Amino acid sequence: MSIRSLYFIKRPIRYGMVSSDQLPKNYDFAVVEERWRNTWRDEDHYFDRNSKKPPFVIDTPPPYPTGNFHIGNALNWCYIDFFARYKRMKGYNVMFPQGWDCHGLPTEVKVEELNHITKNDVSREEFRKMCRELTEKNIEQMRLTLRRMAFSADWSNEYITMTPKYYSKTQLSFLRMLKSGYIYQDEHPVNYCTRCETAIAFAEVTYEDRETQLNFFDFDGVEIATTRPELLVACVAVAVHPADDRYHNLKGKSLKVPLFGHSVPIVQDEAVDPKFGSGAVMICTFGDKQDVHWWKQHNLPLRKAIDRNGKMTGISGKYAGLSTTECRKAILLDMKAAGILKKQEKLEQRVGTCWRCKTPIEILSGRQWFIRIKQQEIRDAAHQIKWYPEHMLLRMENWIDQMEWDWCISRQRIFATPIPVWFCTKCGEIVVPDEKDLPCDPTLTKPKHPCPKCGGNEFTGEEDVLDTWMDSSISVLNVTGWDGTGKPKIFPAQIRPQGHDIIRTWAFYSILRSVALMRSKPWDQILVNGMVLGEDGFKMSKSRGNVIVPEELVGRYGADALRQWAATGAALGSDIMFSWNDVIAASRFQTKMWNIARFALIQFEKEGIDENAPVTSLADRWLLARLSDTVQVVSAAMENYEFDEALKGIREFAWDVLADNYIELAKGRLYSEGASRKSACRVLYAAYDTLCRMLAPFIPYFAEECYSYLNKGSVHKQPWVAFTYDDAAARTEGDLLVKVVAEVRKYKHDNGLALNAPLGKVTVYAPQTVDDEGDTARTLNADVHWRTDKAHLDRVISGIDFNRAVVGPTFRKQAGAFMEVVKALSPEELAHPPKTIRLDGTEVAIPENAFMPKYSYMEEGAKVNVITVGDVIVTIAIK
RNA sequence: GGGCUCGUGGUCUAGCGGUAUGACGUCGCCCUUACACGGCGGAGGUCACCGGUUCGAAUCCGGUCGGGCCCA
Repeated sequence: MSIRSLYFIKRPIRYGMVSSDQLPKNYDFAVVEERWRNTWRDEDHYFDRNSKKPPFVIDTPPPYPTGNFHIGNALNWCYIDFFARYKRMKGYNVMFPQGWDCHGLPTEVKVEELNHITKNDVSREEFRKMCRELTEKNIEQMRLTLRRMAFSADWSNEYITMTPKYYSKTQLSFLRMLKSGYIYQDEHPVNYCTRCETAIAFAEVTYEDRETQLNFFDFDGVEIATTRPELLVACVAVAVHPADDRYHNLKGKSLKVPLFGHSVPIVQDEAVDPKFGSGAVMICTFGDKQDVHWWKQHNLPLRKAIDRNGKMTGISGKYAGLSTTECRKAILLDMKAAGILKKQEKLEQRVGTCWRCKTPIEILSGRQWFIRIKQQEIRDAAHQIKWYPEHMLLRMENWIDQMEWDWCISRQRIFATPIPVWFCTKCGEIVVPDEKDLPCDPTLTKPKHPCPKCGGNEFTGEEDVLDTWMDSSISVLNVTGWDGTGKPKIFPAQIRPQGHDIIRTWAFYSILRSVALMRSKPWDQILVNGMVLGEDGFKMSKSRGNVIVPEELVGRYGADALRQWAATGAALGSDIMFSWNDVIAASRFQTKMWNIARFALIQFEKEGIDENAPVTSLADRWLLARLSDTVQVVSAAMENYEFDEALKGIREFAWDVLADNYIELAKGRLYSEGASRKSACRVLYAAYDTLCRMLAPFIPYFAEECYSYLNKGSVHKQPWVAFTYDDAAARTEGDLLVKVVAEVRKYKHDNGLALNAPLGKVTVYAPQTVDDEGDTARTLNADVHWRTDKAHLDRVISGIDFNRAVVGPTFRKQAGAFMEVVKALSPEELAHPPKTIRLDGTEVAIPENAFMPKYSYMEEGAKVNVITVGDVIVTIAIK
């Protein structure tokens, strides 16, 4: 711990003025952030259900409790916290709930790994308990990170999807949708991961490029090309294009499947590509989605060749029990032996894989639960929501438009919300519990009433569980307080913030469920953020070694620096490349701000602040005008969630306008005494107060630290700035003031003078009266006079610049003589040079651009230098 | 193959009809009582390429090439 930190540590936790000699020279984020973290109270962020303020309810994404809050989460949460804090300051009753989406496969896998078991080694109940315990531990760890980042979450509205309180709502929503016909059970092909042993939804399938082999073989006289010979046993037809002349003679016939011998019909279908392979394709149940399509279209039988463990079933005869890859090898060998394998080619193909484990998915038919997807009503609701940025709506539309299958919501797993139904053993009727008896695990309990259809008393509980998205897609219903008794007062929520990667899942499912259960859009607005890429521009991954962990960043530069990085990194919706540069820039801005604060506090302390002091000086009026502009720009940006614009505006004002220009101008007056000091002090105070409040949503620790010295309580309880100051003259005249100072500084620089070097008399001829109260004089260390009359300058030629590139080649040896003759010309002749000149007795032409006269200026008999700023002339006396 | 997005000084980025914003880096000068984690100034860009619309295009339109994302 450095010595400079001592002040921050010892400083009593209260708001109030301190004496300037106590202000530490350097800002120690570690100490400050920890102190405020320990001071702030959770209650300050609670949503008040009885409040009269307008509600602003955020449907926060519930992260998966892996134990690690990654940088992508951090970006997402920064955005949420920026507007949550902003809206609070704007007078809204903000709910920023924190949820945890617990159920799912990754936790099951982790539990198996940690305990060296498989899920079948212990009872379902025991396994669930282990999952819950691991999840609780992980949540605890992630809560710490959230707090460290100063996210102003409403912990009184925390929800955990694995708790009975939450998943009974999931079950209630299931029962309601079952009743209204949205949910049905059916035997239907679904995407199935044989490694995870569960059905998955299309949203959970990711596609990968792989190289595979296309095998051409003789299929009862017809050549067929297939990438999956192991599905031969599941072949139910051979399809050809109706216009394909090669196969006209086969119309209406059937073929015998090689190696297996069953007969399959020839069908004709427009979807067959005659150019691919041999133009004839075998339809199997099921090789891909197209097979399912054809199978339905042509009303073909079902032959299940692969079971839920990825093994060949009994119908495959001697291949039964082999895995699909073993079976493929065996069949290819047998084809060769039978002499029917013609050739093999390499083929690039995209295979659907399980998004969790990357295992190629199989399409297996089975009894599953589905939710009907009614495209039009989802599309309508999506259009009623305001999308930030707008083009993200297109992604949703594209996804909706290409949906073909209903949403498969049943999973053959354990750690998930149970499907609350029983089946009557006698008649097969689906029996559901009373809503008041939820939550319910049908594998542990029995229905309270006999079967309503047959009066039977024997039941089997459903062992399948629900897709995790069934939990999270009602997050908005949960946070708005839905309990099945009607539409909650605060539904729909105001906003859903999320990443663009889960538009097709979380956003899509949430809209679907909200429409199905509430007949309404779930939120007024959706704010979509981009993904965080590594510094090399690639997706962060352990194998690339480009992963940035929020904790590391916070440890080195502080939470506020990370938050600034999130704000300025990218425009809304764009992917953002991580960059240490931006973090360092953020950290430097804090250093600068801290020094501005120190300077200001030292001034405030001297005589106190008179908030009613008249503001007369031009520089002071200029500062207020620029401050007013900044407030307007920043406020507008905040309303549109353009955090990069907002923070940029604040930084520009603080660094450029306030520190580099205003303070430099006003310093002199602040060091002296009197009315004009009071004026400067007052505007400095206005800027300080306003900056603190505008920075509060972005860098809450820093803003609180600075604001606390003003003894006005917590900055986070202040209203958002409403400062306006209209003074057009101050803006233009002040800009002129700043420009003049800049030009004179440049003059000093160009003439090798130090910036604080004294200058003599400087006269500024401006079109309008400018009363700077001596600010420019002190800043420039010169005797500055502002005048509105015309400058009376005498121009004197003080020398000649020859263009040797012209003079040399033209006159050769006479060049020197030429220059001497020119120098001897009178000032009048130089100002208007003749066409010819007498050189060594001959009249010679003066070439174009041979020379330029150098001028010097005289003002009231004294030599001066002249610089111009637009139509303003500045003269500087030469000593 | 389709959709969406993007291609701007060394790097990243703003602008989205009037020859270009800022950050980091780089070079030079300056330790001026808030700040050298600073100040001031400079160098560095045919705004991917080709064509069109226009008095005028980085900006609009068409095409080409190349990234990224989503989907077949």
